[in-house]
Amino acid sequence: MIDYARPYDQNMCDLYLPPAPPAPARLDDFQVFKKGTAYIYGSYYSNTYETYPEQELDTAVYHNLVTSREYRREEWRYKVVADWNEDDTVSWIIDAAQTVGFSEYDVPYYNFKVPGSVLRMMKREEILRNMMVVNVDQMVSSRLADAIFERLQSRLSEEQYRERDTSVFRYVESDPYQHTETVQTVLDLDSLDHRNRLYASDYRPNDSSVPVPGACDSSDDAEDVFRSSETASPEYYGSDVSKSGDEDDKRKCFKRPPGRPKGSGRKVCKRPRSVSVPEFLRNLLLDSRYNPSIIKWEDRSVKKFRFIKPDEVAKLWGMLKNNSNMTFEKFSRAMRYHYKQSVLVSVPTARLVYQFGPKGPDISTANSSCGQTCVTIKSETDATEIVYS
DNA sequence: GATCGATTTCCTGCTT
DNA sequence: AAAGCAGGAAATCGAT
Repeated sequence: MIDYARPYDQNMCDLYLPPAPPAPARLDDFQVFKKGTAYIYGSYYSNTYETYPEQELDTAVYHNLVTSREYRREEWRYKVVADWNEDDTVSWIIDAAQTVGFSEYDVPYYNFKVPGSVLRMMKREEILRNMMVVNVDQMVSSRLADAIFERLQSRLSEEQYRERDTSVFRYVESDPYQHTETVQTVLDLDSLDHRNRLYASDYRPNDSSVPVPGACDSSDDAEDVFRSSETASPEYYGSDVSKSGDEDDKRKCFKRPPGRPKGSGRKVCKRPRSVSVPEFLRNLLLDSRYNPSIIKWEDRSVKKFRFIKPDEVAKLWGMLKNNSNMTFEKFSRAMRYHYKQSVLVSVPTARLVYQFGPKGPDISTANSSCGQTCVTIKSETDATEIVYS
């Protein structure tokens, strides 16, 4: 049974990954879209479907797919919130999210690149709004936003407390790279008790930088007693690799056994647990950044929808699952598995048109009575109202 | 460690 | 012919 309120558990994988290059600033920078699919689809679909202006997809959607490792600085610890720059704010948010048990992938840090002076004035609703992104379970985002807001208020309260007790505390505003030892000395002098008391909101007992062995270890792919390494290799079966004549011959000689080749595709790494396929589709459909540019309602009253750019939807899904090999063919197979439980139903004769079934995610219509665009999303096990401005 | 659900991967055959 | 659809088979992975 699908649990649409399934929590988005913390993904520890990232802790063991090597440093990644800086996050691309624009969607164009992502490899998956470098093949010019938008142009190709634009011309292809213009013959079949009504066309929409090419919309710049919001990079925030990819926030959890793009590294946030560049925001691992600690300067914010030694400044008051008002003195934080954008990087400090993001570093703090990522740290705070992890400290309260969320994954950094849950944080749309793109939406929080603001100076501390702006952050400290943010209301709970504003933080919630910035936290809402399509690829993270809304319940998780909601809880995370609450936690971040509480933590921020706690930090601000502590700062006020410190201001009153200037003999106890003074922020170190020096360059941490030049004066690391000084900073450390100050913290040592503060003592653990002091940190527990005065840094309560940001105190982290466990050092996450300590590597834990075993994770992201793909060495178990080395041995395959069922298939030869040759036939099991992704290069042999992979669709991305052009096939030479030799490879065609190999295909004739080695019939691939049914099933998923061991060690094929992406490197084995802890997959972030996120939304289910139907929920992912619903979220896209409820987001104006994707509806109608890549997916749209065909008949909303019966929850029927159409893929405008199926490959891009599949790529989004693949990025959500850390799987660069995702295709619409595979994605649609995952969708078809939901026919059995009537979460999705097929729409015969129509191509690229699907429909949520009676057991599909519940989608309420937008509430037109409120001044802004209100979208109420109810999961099967819980109900949450999310307001998009 | 066993089991389960939800995929993921690849396949064959069919339809549009 | 190409793309999409349907569904079988088996592997994988996270959760319990």
